Amino acid sequence: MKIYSWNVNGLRAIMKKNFLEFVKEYNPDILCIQETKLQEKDLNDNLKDIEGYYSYFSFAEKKGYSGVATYTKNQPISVKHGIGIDEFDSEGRILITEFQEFTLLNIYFPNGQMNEERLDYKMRFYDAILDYCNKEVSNGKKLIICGDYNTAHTPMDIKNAKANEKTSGFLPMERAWIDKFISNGYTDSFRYLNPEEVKYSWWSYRFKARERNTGWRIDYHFVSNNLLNNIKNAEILNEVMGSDHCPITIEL
DNA sequence: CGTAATACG
Repeated sequence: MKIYSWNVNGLRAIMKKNFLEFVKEYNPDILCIQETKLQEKDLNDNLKDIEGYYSYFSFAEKKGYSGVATYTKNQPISVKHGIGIDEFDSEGRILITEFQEFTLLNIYFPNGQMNEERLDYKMRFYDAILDYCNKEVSNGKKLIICGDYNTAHTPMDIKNAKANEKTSGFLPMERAWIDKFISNGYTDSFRYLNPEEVKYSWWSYRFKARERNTGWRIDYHFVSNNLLNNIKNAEILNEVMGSDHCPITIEL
């Protein structure tokens, strides 16, 4: 079972590029998409009905903004569009699909670069997700929490660590939350399987960042530790183009 | 620089 996660930076844009070819070639069992940048009124059969998949969407109230989608071959037992807290659910960042073997949280965590308020929102969003996950785990659930976390964890996960110490996405406070997440019993699957590998999942569109590989690893499949023994593989697909992020995978 | 709307990442 392979679960993919990809911030596509506009689902309509990537549909005009290589999205359907990507799905066909890589054949994910589940595909979690972030930054769909669409609202319910923008949905059409082309976006909803990829052959062989059920699809689910969360939408932001703001047009052309945020939004996540989950495409899955197997029908989920349940689907939730948030964590039950309006300020965190209204931006269409969360989609929770429950399956027999695990519950999958597809999340587009907030970007904190705009201003202090958004950074504060991001940090509170982080804590709300941790609370939600801890409750689920205490109820016996096994979790996969994937998506765009908008934070590189350690200096290994970013090309220019020193230059970005005061940039949201690599702030001590943001990195400390990932430490806290880990100490609460969750594991970064890619780093668990590849402790030494330097690989990134996002590059700015500016300054030829991708060709120079001035990247950040900000997309993750975390799992609750009660799933750790089930992880077979985790990869970052740097070769896939089409967005400022590349897809990442976990195999169970 | 890129997406989708004229803001946001």
